[in-house]
Amino acid sequence: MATPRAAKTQRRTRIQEEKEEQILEAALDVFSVNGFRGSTIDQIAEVAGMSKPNLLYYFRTKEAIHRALIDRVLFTWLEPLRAFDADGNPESEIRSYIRRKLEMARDFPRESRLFANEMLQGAPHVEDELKGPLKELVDEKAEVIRAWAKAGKIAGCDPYHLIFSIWSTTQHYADFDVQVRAVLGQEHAGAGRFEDAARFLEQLFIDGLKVKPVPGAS
Amino acid sequence: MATPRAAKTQRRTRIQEEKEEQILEAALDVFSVNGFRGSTIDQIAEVAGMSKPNLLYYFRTKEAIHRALIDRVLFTWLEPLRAFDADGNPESEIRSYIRRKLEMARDFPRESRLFANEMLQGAPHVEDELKGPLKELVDEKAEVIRAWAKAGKIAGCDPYHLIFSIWSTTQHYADFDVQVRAVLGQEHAGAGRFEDAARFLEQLFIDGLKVKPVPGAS
DNA sequence: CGATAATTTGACCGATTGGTAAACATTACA
DNA sequence: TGTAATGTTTACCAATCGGTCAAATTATCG
Repeated sequence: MATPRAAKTQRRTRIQEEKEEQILEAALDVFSVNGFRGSTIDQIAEVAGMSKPNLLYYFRTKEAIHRALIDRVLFTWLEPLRAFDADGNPESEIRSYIRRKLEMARDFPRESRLFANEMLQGAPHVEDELKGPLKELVDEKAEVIRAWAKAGKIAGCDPYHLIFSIWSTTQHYADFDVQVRAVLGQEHAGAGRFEDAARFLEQLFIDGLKVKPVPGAS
Repeated sequence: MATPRAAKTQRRTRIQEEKEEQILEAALDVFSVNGFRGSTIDQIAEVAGMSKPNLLYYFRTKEAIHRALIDRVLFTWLEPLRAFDADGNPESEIRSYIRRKLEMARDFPRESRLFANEMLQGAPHVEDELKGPLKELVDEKAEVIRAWAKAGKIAGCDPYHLIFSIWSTTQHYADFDVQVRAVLGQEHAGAGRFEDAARFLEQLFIDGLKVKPVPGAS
């Protein structure tokens, strides 16, 4: 995909690495805001600081840039969920999962928006990844959560919807950043809003998943 | 904006109402998936079943269609939050707010995606509405929630982040529908997923906001 | 009916789109 | 250093973009 057309040697040049990096960085800027259809090669080329034909020397088509970008970002994006540990303490695992996801929303908002755009459009470029690797990973972690519930370590709940709700609440601070800023106003829209969000979400999920005292129990 | 150019009479024709309705319906289809930049007048015209010049007879520009659509949808979209009642019982108010928002995600997913697209792009067309009417409404309801907390009716928490988390968790089922379906798989991706989501979210928010027994209290 | 206003259409415009061809410039390496 | 491979640019292409125009068609109403 990312191989220059004229390449006759298999090794990647220093220039190739640098330029491809520049392009993907610029593409992330553009795609994450405008989505695939709304983005143009010219935009990306301008942000990357090179001419359009030069960019097209490294990635043959607009789709190729997008695919390379998605591939690169997808792995990193799922890291926090992969780190979710079955042997750990449920409360601290959930707590740190929320924290990690929130940190990613803060530090990698473009990546979050890239996926959000893709989802809104019906995931035309990543449907296979969703039904394959993603589903498998979620299935695995859902089983962990279900086991915790069965063991009485957390309240019984649907593990899939629990995961969805952690995804949505944390990613919201990246994807809907403008709205959050607008509603919070000048005063609370600073960097501190992520700390406030973390505090609230941890409280919500930890207390919301505490095992409830059964009335009939001694 | 939505006035035909040739109009010399002020009254709206039956045909005008019908066609403008068709156009906005089609525009909702197209804009909600592709965003503003990614959508074309030709697409909208085709979905609306009319020629492009004919469409442009009713709405002069692409922006005019988009603005009319946003205006129309915005009011309806905030209805559930407006219905949030200070005099009601906190638990049932929160419960029914979640339910209403979830119903909207189920029944009006395109409207949800329209806004999501707009937010991802930095709200270039609705920033004023966010900082004005929306912020005021949220401020008002946040005060209600704060009063409930102060009165000991619910646990103390940041009301703004509570509202954000209800928005994000419910809208997730509209905006990330493909992902939800892919992860849940064939078995659980049916209509029942909204019931499951409702059950989970009510449990999460109700239990998560219960006043915690203070250890030192008798 | 007739006439006037409202609606619809096909042909068209300049700008932008994704992408190409080939000449030119630079780099790496024997 | 020479030369083959790699990298860059200018000029260009057909298709599509948002939008206009004038002519043709249809609806409205006295």
